[in-house]
Amino acid sequence: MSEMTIGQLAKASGVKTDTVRYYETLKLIEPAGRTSSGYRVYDETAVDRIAFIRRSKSLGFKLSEISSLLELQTSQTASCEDMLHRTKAKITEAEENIQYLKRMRNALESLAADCPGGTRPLTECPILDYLAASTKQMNNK
Amino acid sequence: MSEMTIGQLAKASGVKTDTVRYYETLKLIEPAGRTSSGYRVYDETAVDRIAFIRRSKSLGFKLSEISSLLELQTSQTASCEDMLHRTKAKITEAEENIQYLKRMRNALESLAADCPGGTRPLTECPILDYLAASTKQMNNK
DNA sequence: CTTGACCTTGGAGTATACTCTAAGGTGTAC
DNA sequence: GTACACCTTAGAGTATACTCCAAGGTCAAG
Repeated sequence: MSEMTIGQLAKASGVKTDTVRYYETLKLIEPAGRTSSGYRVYDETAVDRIAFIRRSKSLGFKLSEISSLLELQTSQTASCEDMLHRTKAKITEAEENIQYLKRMRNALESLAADCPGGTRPLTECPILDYLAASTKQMNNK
Repeated sequence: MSEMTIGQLAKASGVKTDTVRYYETLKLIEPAGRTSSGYRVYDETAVDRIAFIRRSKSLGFKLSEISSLLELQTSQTASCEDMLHRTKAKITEAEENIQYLKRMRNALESLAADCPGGTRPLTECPILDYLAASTKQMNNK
């Protein structure tokens, strides 16, 4: 199956036809040609292309970045360094998000630890107390 | 300053007037009343309300969840358990996101570790190799 | 009485990645 | 020759949280 319709490409790639067309609007992929009736025709390299996009996405690259990655791939002048640089930047980004989420989780956990739960009325709930703490008169326990 | 305009509330709360109006469309806050000319009038409890929203947001609650939190606050029947439950669910959510990001970061780091960088041509870049690996004929090094 | 800061509304724009709909043409099997 | 699956386009909708814009009314100072 070296020539395919958009539906066959989509099935082979695990995405929807809509998604393929959407990627086309972003210039991430282009059909090899069209049939006389206007149907898009893809060759097997299109499957690889979608796979590239999916792998990049799973590493946290957004579509606009993937677009740049694809350009890099066909660039004559690009070096390993360019790719490494993008990878490191993405690592930093992930790391920052992890730290951010950890701070959040820790704050939530310390609130949860203070809360007895059960049928206690909310008026005595330390979590809600924290959220509702008045700026002028803190009810510091 | 027990009575304020939207601009004064915004300044006191550290948000924009647009944001206050936006929160109003989501029923997160309502002005205490209106002047004869139609200006929104807020009292000091509005400042606390925005503070509540901001604290909740910093813990990772989205506005729709904060809406529910605010209802909880005024509920007669709600108990500590309800608040604790939401808190624990949010902890789980944060934890899942952390794990997801860690997997991503680890994958990126192992790719980066394999890449020599420098002016090597991209045709020999292991990161790009991984991304572009053909589904049918993997070039497994 | 005019300037400038502030207020009003409704609606559009931003960013991200799709996803769906409508209205209609195409291709193939029976 | 008629179902039925599949294709086309343009455009709207989804989710999230704002943010900005236009056109116009209001308020306080000097």
